[in-house]
Amino acid sequence: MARGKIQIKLIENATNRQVTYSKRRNGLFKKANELTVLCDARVSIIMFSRTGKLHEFISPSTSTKQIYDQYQKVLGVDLWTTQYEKMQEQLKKLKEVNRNLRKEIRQRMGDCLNDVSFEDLQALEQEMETSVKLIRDRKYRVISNQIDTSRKKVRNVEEIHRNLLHELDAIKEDPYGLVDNGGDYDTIIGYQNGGPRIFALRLQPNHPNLHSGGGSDLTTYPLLE
Amino acid sequence: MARGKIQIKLIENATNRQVTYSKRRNGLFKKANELTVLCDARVSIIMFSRTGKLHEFISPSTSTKQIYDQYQKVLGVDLWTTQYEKMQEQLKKLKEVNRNLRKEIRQRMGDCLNDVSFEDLQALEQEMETSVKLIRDRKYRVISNQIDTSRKKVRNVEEIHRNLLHELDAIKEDPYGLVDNGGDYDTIIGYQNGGPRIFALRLQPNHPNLHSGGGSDLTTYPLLE
DNA sequence: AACTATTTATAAGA
DNA sequence: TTCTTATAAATAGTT
Repeated sequence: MARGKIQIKLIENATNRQVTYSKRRNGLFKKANELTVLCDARVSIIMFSRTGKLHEFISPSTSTKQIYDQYQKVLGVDLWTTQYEKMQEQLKKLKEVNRNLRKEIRQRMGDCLNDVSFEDLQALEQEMETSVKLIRDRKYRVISNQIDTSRKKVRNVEEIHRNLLHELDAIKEDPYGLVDNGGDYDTIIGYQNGGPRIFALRLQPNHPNLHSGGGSDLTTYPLLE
Repeated sequence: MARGKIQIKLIENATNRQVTYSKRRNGLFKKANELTVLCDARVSIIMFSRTGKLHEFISPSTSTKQIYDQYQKVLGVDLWTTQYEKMQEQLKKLKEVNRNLRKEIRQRMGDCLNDVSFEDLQALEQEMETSVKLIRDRKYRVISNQIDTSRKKVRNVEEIHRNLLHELDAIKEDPYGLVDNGGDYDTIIGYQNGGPRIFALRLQPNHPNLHSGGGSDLTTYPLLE
């Protein structure tokens, strides 16, 4: 535009290009600022040079975030808000599902049954009976496994004991007689007290008075919301 | 810049301002475009007029979203990224809680008991027994309420019936005799079939074969993840 | 970064 | 809104 007209096409010379970029960028920002003042407009310019360098202009009266918020509001939906809103939507859904899960657990604990119909109560009762049978079965299997294991242990120890007795007999001729100390077997069933927590999560029922017995170590997890 | 210099300050005359806005906007966009071509830059301009009207320029090689994404990336965390990360954290926690809730429900259905200790099984069994009693109690209360209501209804209808008979007797003398049509009482207990879903949410146990009976309409909700 | 010849943008008027 | 045009502003090439 001075000292000769130029064609609007890529400037091949890197140095020239850089200089022109710098000059014209300033020009652009100056114009943007004038426009802001003259016409009371709000302008956001974001630009990246060929090398990825960021330059930004924003009207003094506003912020880039504000401009973009308004931009997406005017244009309807989409862009980055999609991501944000999707997450918010997902959060909402998860919370809802979560609430429902908690409700179901409470119902399974005999709580919050006020708006459950007779039929549904009937169905729930039967399901619970089935479940309790499954749990009892499992309990028996666990205990019988433990008993088996213990029996084997006992048999093992007895075997060792017998062997020791034989050895003892065999060395009765030994002038330095050894006396068996009558090995103290451990209790057969070794419960591990204070083991890992049973349930992933435990909800306190709404009427804790019904929850008698040793449930004092139940943990209530706070709802995330 | 022609026919007289102007001061860079708000143009008071609305028409003039509008004209200037339009002209200079075009100028700005033209310059932005030239810059794009000459220097292989990517430029995004978003502007709002005083009246809230949106105008946008974007280099042909890119998109507003792209520019904005890169803008965010370059500026680092900033602004909503914090928010974004918080949400992601929250989502993770919710999913975890959710998974645990589902696990607990499965355990209460006699499923997924493999790594539950004998003691915990014992505790669970007892809790289930208590719960089933609560559910049964509730069931009886619901049904007895329904029966009460029905009885009252029947009594009411009988009353009406008796009155009608009396009236009938009273007007026996009427030459145009009226015959009672012998009112058809509804069945005493009116189950509403296909009523509202019982449980907020229902999980399918891992071994659905154990879930015999009329549970065919159980719904499995997809896990959000 | 400064200079300046020239091109370009544009204010005011039509 | 668009066209015209005198003039201000921007800037390409040079120093």
